[in-house]
Amino acid sequence: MTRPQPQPRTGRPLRADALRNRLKVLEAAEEVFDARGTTASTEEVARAAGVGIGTVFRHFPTKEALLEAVYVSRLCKLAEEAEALTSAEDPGAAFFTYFTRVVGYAATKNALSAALTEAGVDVPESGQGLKQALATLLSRAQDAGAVRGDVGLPEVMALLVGASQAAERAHGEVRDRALNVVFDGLRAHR
Amino acid sequence: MTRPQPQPRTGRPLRADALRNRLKVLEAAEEVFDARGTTASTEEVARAAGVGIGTVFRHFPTKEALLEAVYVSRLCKLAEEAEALTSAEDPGAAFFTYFTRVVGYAATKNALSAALTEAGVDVPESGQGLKQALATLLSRAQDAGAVRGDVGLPEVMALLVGASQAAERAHGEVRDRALNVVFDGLRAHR
DNA sequence: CCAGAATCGGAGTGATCGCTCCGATAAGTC
DNA sequence: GACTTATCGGAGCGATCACTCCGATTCTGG
Repeated sequence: MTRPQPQPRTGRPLRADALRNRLKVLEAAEEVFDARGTTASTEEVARAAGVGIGTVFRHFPTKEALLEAVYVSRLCKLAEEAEALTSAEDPGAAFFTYFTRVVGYAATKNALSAALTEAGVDVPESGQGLKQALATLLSRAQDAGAVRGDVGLPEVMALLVGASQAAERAHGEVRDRALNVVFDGLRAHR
Repeated sequence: MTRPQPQPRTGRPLRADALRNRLKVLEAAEEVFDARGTTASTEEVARAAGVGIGTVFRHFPTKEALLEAVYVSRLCKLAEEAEALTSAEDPGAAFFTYFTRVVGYAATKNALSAALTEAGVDVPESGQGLKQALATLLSRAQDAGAVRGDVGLPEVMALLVGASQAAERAHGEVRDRALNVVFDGLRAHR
């Protein structure tokens, strides 16, 4: 669905260099916010992108807008990945694979869990895409008997957010074992 | 153990007004950081405490020191609560009650989950107190067969941190159902 | 190739933050 | 009550941040 829009919704198409710089800024913003956290300065993003500060602020009139653009991009990628798994032959494995993958991303990318937590509240457009794809993944896994039927999408989102945030601090085996506890809780039993 | 030290470790005892102000600052800091997050300014804390900024900085030479003091105070209270439950007649219920209670606190108090995440890494003195009490709670619940034996303290800490952070966004029924999923995963089965 | 317009770059602005410094003030001692 | 001394209060400092403004630069249609 809603691709990570390369150009804004304006009427006129962007000039060639403008579009090039816009993409450079977005890419640099992802890297910087992942590495240094969302408190990194806009100037740092501009330096990483190899452009002036003015350029950053013309494309994204506010730091919040820049952050939201990064979030939207991330959520779109996650939504695509979820959609790609909806046609897997084993729905249960698809669900747990996706969960594990998202948590793995969050462990190294700082801005991802922030994006996820916002997805439940804000960013309606592309947050919905993720939600819908995840809902499909969940209900297929439930129909296959791999996930208990009495959990809903909101709970799964909450668990995903919590696991992603915890993964920023818990590494290696600890993270895997904690995730397995959650998975055992999600599996159908009794 | 290690009580939330009302005075610092200096040789001289504090003057009466100094100790009074120190407590006012600590109390105000807890409230402000819970309500506005840890990015709230030191001046806001001073205003809430009804003292000047200089007073805040004499007692806590750095904002980080002030935050750490709040964390230590919180962790001590949590450790006490855990210790109080170690002698309960039903070790399983004690463990899950404690888990639920901590997550409930975190849902309303912003600084708590931050304190928890730091407890695993930093703040060695009072973080150990919590860890030890939680370890007792866990092993007693495991001996009673209420919690599976193949989870360790680090995993439980990670789950506690993740659930607490998620609880800041997930409210009411969603939080309860997500927590129950984790609990089912923690219970012994098979 | 050229003119006009869109875009760029970064010095500068105002606000805020953590923190310092020192005259005013209040506590403790006799 | 007076003297000493620890403590208080808040104006001020330097650094940083998000954001603006405008001359220089680059693109694009003709």
